[in-house]
Amino acid sequence: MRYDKGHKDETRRHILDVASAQFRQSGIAAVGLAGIMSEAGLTNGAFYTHFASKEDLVRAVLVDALTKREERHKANLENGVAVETVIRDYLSTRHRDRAGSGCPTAALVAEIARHPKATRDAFTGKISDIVMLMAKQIRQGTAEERRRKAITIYSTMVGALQIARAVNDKQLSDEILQNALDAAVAIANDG
Amino acid sequence: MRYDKGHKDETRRHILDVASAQFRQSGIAAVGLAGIMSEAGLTNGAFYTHFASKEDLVRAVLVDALTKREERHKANLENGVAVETVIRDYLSTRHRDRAGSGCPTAALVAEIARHPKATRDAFTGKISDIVMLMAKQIRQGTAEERRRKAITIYSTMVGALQIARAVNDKQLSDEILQNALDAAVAIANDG
DNA sequence: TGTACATCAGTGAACGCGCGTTCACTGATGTAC
DNA sequence: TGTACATCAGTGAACGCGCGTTCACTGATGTAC
Repeated sequence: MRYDKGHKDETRRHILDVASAQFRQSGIAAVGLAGIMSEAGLTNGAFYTHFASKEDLVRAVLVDALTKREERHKANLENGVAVETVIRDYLSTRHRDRAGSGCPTAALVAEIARHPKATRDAFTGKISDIVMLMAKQIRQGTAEERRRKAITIYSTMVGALQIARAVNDKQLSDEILQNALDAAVAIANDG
Repeated sequence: MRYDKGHKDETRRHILDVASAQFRQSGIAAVGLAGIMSEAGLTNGAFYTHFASKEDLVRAVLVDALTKREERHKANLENGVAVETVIRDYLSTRHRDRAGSGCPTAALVAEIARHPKATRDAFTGKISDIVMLMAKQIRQGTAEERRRKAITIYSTMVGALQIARAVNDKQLSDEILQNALDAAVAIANDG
């Protein structure tokens, strides 16, 4: 073969990274394969050497981006990072202003709800895992209570981040992040 | 004129209603003007008698759908409806399963964040109004505290509804709605 | 060692299709004289 | 009252464009004998 061993895997990973950022920044429907491939430094046709279809790419991006998030949660848990720190990072102006490298759920959840079963299955599995990891990270309450708290905190973070991104008034946007942050931390530490 | 007085207004309203439902059901980018016009019983060309562009329609739909929501909040406030009732309706399986007639924020907020300034301005104004109305509806706390609660409750509701819609597991989806509901009600009544 | 063939990631042009938008036209009614 | 013209919501075909996808081809390397 004229390419290094592992070259194809690297190319696939590169396309995945480019697509992942573009999808989160602009939405799945608004992003075209041509734009992804050209940013990846390849021509249109090469796409199908790596993925069966756009939907196949969407699924791969989703699993990849959510798996990275999951691994971060795992590392946080192992290193004893407080859930408060996770909430603070999530509801930061930095995260709000950098959707392309941010949480795939906040960026894509409404679109995912309209995608085929296989795509939603992949999402469901990862969300379950992330909720479980967040529950373990919470210190107050029974296992059942911690799970409930994790679900509420995650919902609040996803909703607040999205509204803060859509709102066209810096003061209101900051206020939304701050209030959701305080409330989420209070829920985590309550009881 | 060969049409009744007010006919054009009625047609415009009909296009608006059809578009509003389709956008919320399928997303803005995924819906085409041809599909809207044919469901409205008209041909493509007639669209531009009523709207300047797709973006103009998007803005009109957003303002219309959010104004209707706002008016419902106003009526609730005047009739002394408890905020708990609003939360219960919002986080119901019925609302989850009928996105087309549901909350435009939950359906479209991520897409709105990527639309032009004028569209985001319209959204921002309406969100401010709705938050203020919800704050007035909350009985516990100072004005400042009630505003904070309203922002948190709204964020939680929007996030939870979206995740419940995307998740492909009825049990988990119901659990998300229920937990967010309990938490939102607790925030409203707390203090 | 030299030659013929196989492999395969990537190229680049082309496919049909639906998109948002434009525009010449229709035809029922209103107005002017 | 009758005729000529103006109005205007809606028609329907066409526009250029970018979409996802296909496919014959390239060319550097590996393998067989």
